[in-house]
Order: sequence, then structure tokens, then C-alpha cells
Amino acid sequence: MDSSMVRKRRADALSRTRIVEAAIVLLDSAGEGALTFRALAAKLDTGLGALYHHLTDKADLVAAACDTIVVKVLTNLDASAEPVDRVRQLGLALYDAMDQHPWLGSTLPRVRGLSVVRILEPIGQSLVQLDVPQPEQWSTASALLHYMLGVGGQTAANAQVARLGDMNRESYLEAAAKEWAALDPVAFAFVRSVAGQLPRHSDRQDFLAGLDLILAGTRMLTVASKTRPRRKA
Amino acid sequence: MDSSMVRKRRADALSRTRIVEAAIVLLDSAGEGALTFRALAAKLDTGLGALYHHLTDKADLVAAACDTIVVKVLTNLDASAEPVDRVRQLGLALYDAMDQHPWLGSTLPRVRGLSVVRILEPIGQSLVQLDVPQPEQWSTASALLHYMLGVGGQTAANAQVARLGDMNRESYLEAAAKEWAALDPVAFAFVRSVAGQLPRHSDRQDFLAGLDLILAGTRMLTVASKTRPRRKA
DNA sequence: ACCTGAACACCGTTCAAGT
DNA sequence: ACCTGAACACCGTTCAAGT
Repeated sequence: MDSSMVRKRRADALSRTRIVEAAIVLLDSAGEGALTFRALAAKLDTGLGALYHHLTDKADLVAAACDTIVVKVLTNLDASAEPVDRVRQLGLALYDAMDQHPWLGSTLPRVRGLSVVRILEPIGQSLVQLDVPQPEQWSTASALLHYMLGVGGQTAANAQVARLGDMNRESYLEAAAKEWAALDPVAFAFVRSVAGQLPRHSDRQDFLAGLDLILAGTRMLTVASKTRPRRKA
Repeated sequence: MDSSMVRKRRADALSRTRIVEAAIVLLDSAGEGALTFRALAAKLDTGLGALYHHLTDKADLVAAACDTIVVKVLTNLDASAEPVDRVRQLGLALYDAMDQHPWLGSTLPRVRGLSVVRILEPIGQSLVQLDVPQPEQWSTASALLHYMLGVGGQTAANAQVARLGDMNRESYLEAAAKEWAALDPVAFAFVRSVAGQLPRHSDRQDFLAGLDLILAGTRMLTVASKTRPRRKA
């Protein structure tokens, strides 16, 4: 019962879930480069080989970490909302998760397993409810998925650069804005013209604006198909 | 003048450009995992340290490889085309480059340097020409950029999985379709419903369809702004 | 069955030493 | 100035050996 005994007998046994949770903590606190089997073993106070008894691979570990977050995001969604709102909610929830766990955006695309399919499913279901014509359902769902993943990748990259330079978000954006403003006025006319808004802008709002752009384009697909009315199911 | 002398005196001296070109060949032929300073040194018949005399980092090398491709893509664009067509051309050219160099899609987002800004610039210029209102220019250009990068990331991931499994595109897609068809009928209703089209679909056409979705949404921004007409410059 | 940690085959990067 | 290659400090992964 005394503390030395508790320390000897581990509070909870090593398990896949515990390892993955520790991996997420490691990734969140110090970035992708910090996830190491050795660091993980030290954090869990165990040996290297023990980890391989619960995981097949590092890829397996990363995939499990991703899937844990993705499942959590999808579980918290409100299924009763209108289809368009469901997609927006899903997008924002995913954005927030990628913002909170920057390693997610760079890892999710290349992860094996169901994580990406899990995200695709509610998107597709919403499009079906929106009466997007069958031939366009797949490409539209893909477009929404790729957009979300693309934003996540960039979020991850920015977080990584900021971390390497040991900067916070504001100083990073201001440095980028200054860099852009110094570019060639002819070749980079547009980028220079928007450099000023860079430090003040909200990535989250921009994400939603882009999502709404795709959803607006999607609405036109349904409108176009409604001119040839189909009977209801 | 005889061949032994030619072999002794290297045909062309080691240079940053030559190194980057060799790196691209290595990446194209065997994937991201094959790009190693040791492999590169062997290919160029030089020492390890010599490479560091022309490069600061591995990140520097990868960034240079990316930028080489990006610059090539952008150089070949037809600047005289209509704005919408310019964006589509740019998108397709980028898609093709990412298809041909699968490592590009997974690397581009996290690369330091101008590569991403180079892509953003012509997108933004096209939006200006399209009379997209100033407040929406940045978020719209970002959306288009992120979409393109998102598709590239997925292309890269698919190529990677196919390479690991030693499969060609067709057998990879058929395996994925079979996997999807075996998913839970309730939880994955949508994904199952589109599994059949997976082997036959064209990623390139889907990419364009998604791009057009965003462009259709963008057109609505300009139409909306035209109801309050502004004087011409 | 579950765990340990030394050992192996790699990496990126550095640096004294050469030309 | 440019190049060499041994050396260093890491990796992921394996595996005989322990309990």
C-alpha cells in the first residue's frame, strides 16, 4: 500500500490504448519529431520491445493516433442538423482538431486504415440528403474531403515552421507578411497586395469561407438537376 | 582524351543544380524513402560532405527539388488565357506534376521557400481579373490553393501505398473497392454505394470537377458584388 | 504472455584532413 | 574553395533472454 509498492506494481498495465494516448501527448507537446519509440518507452516507463508487443509498426502507431482523434471528432457531431450544416460542422470540428493537433494534418493523408474513409462517409451522406445527383456525389465528396485535408496540411506546416523558429502565431505571421511585402512588385503583385491582411486574418474563418465556396458550387449541381425533376423515392 | 581520362576528370563539376536534379531522379524512381545523402553521394560519385558544401540541409534539398518542379509547371502556363481557364490550366498542370512526381504532393505543403507562394500568385491574379471583390480575394485564393494541395497529398499517399504493396494503379483501386464494399452497411452506407465506381473513375477528372465546384462558387461572389455596381478603374 | 535491453542496420550531420 | 570519409548521435526494428 505504500508508495514504493505502488511504484513497483504499475498502476495500469501497458496496453495499445495507453501507448497511443502517450503518443498523442508526445506529438501535441513537441511535434512530429518527438515521437520516438525510445521517448515513448521512457514516458511509459517500459522497454523498447514491449511497445512492439502492442504495435506492429511506427506507421501503425501514427495511424492509431490519427484515428483516435478522428473518431472523437466524428462522435461529437450533431446528426440531426441540416445537411449543409452537417458538412460545415464536420469541417469546423476537423479544422479545430487539426489546429489543436498540428501533426494530424500532415499525417492524416498518408495514414493507412479507415480514418479518411470515416471522414468521407458523413460528407457523402450529407450530399445524398442534399439531392446531389448520383454521378456527382463521389467527385463532390472527394472535393470537400481534399479541401479539408489540404487546409490541415498547411496548418500543420505553419505550426511546424513556427515551432522551429520558436515563434508564436503572431510573430510568425508578421514575419511572413514582411517577407511577402519584400517580393518583386511585378511578379508577385497579388501576394504583395494581400500581405497586409496576413497578420490580422483568421485561418478558421478563411477555412469556412472556402468550404462555403464549395458548398455554393454544390448547390448549383442540385439546382441544375432539379430542372429535370425526378420522382421522389 | 581517352575514356579513362574522361572518367577521372568528372564530365561536369558538382553543383547545386546537378545535386537537385539527381535528387529528383531518385525521388521519382524509388519514392521519398530513397532520398538519402548516402544514395545521392553514390549516384553522383562523390563524398557525403561534398553535398553539404552545396546544400545546407536535407530540408533545403527537398525544398529545392519541389521548387524546381513548381517553377517548371508555372513557366509552361499560357498567360493569355481567360482567368478561369488560367486557374484550370494551372490546376491541371500542377495535378499532372504531382501525378508524375508523387513525392511533390506530400512535400510541397511543408517546404520552406517560395514554392507555395509561387502557386498562390497566379491564382490570386486570376481572381483579381475575375473581379472577385477585394475582401474575398485572399480566402478564395487560399481555398483554391488548399484544394490543389489536398488532392496532391492524397495522390502522393495513394502512390505510396501502391508502391509499398507493389501494385499498379488498377489492382490498388480494386483492392480498395473490395475493402470498402466489405464495410458495415449502415455506418458506411455512402462509401459502400460509391465503391463500385472506384476502379473506373479518373482522379484527374475528379480533380477538375472539384476545381470547377470552387470556381462556380467563386462566380457567385462576383455576381453578388455586381448587384452593387462599382465604377471602373 | 508479456516484457527487457543489447544489437543491427540504417539515418542526417559534422569535421579534421586532404587537394 | 572544394572535396573526402570516418565519426557522432541519433533512428526503427529485431531477438535472445528473462519473468
